[in-house]
Amino acid sequence: MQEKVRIPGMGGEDLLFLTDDQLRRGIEAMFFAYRAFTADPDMILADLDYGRAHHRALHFINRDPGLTVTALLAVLGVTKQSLNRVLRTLIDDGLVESRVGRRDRRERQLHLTPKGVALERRLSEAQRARMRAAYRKAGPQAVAGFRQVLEAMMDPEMRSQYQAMKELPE
Amino acid sequence: MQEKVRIPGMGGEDLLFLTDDQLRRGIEAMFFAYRAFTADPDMILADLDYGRAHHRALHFINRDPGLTVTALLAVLGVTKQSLNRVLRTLIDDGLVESRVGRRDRRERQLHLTPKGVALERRLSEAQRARMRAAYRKAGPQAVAGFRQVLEAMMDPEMRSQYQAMKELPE
DNA sequence: TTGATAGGGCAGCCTTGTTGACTTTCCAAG
DNA sequence: CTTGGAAAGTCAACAAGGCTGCCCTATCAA
Repeated sequence: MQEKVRIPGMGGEDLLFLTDDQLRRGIEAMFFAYRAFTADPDMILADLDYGRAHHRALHFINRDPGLTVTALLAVLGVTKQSLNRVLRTLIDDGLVESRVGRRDRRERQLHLTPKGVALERRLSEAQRARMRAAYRKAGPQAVAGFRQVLEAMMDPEMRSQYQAMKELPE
Repeated sequence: MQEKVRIPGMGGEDLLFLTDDQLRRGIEAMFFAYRAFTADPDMILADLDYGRAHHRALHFINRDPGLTVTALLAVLGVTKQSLNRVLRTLIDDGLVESRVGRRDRRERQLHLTPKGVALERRLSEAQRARMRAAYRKAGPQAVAGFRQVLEAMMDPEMRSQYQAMKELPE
């Protein structure tokens, strides 16, 4: 399909003519794709009386067990009060466990319970299924480009948060 | 976490292995990038006491002037009541004009006023600036892949809506 | 001991989504 | 020319999940 392989960015400034119309299509692609991206977990969540905010909390606690409330706050980019409401229901429902920090007893280290792990898996598997299908359909080269553009779109500070996550030991 | 999923490549000769971890990174890239994507217009909107919903309405009315309320509803994927509240403030504030349809006088054809055009331009220019920078940084090939993956992620019905938009005459 | 930090709780506000019920306007078919 | 149904709009009520502001406790570190 694409015969020419050009290495973007690095050295020779590519002549990249971007019309407003091309950019608009990218913008709309983001809009529609993001809606699709959240649709599957949203359906599962609706049945359980949870929302996207719960999903996000479960996701980040799952991928970095023991992270503190403050750390989670920073990743999610919401206020303490906003997160607290969500976190409270997750703790009350037995999906998340809040342990007093060993190093610093003021901190609360967040972990998923087996029940929490189960829901997180169910949600993320739905999301992964769509992502997997899209990746397969678009092919490996497209996937690389996809990731490159998304990373370039982030703010430097968000990007470093994201990079830190990417590197996390298994 | 480390179970490998074998994905047959398009050509057949390249084997693409997608771990749950790779998919998770894609998911997080979408999350962080979408936040960045909406951040710039959100700041402008906050000053004007508008929200993202107003932006979305302005965007689609701008790119398809004269579309009906029902059509806008379908594109945005929200309820009539939800849209109506937003649309009402835009009309009251003189950003959007609602004209009785010629063909069918029950329909309301939506147009931006000069004031509406001005705000839409301001909002979309902020968004385009970020998109443009990301596109330049990532390069043309990455952009193609970006679009391919996003399109593959959409539901068929959403995709056809999106495709229809792409084709619209200038 | 004292100031700063982590977290929780409470009150209240806003936007933007939802359902449901209802009315008005209008086109088109009988 | 009447009438059924589609399109649009309105009202009421509700919920999720953002926000701010303020206050409290526990804890750590200087």
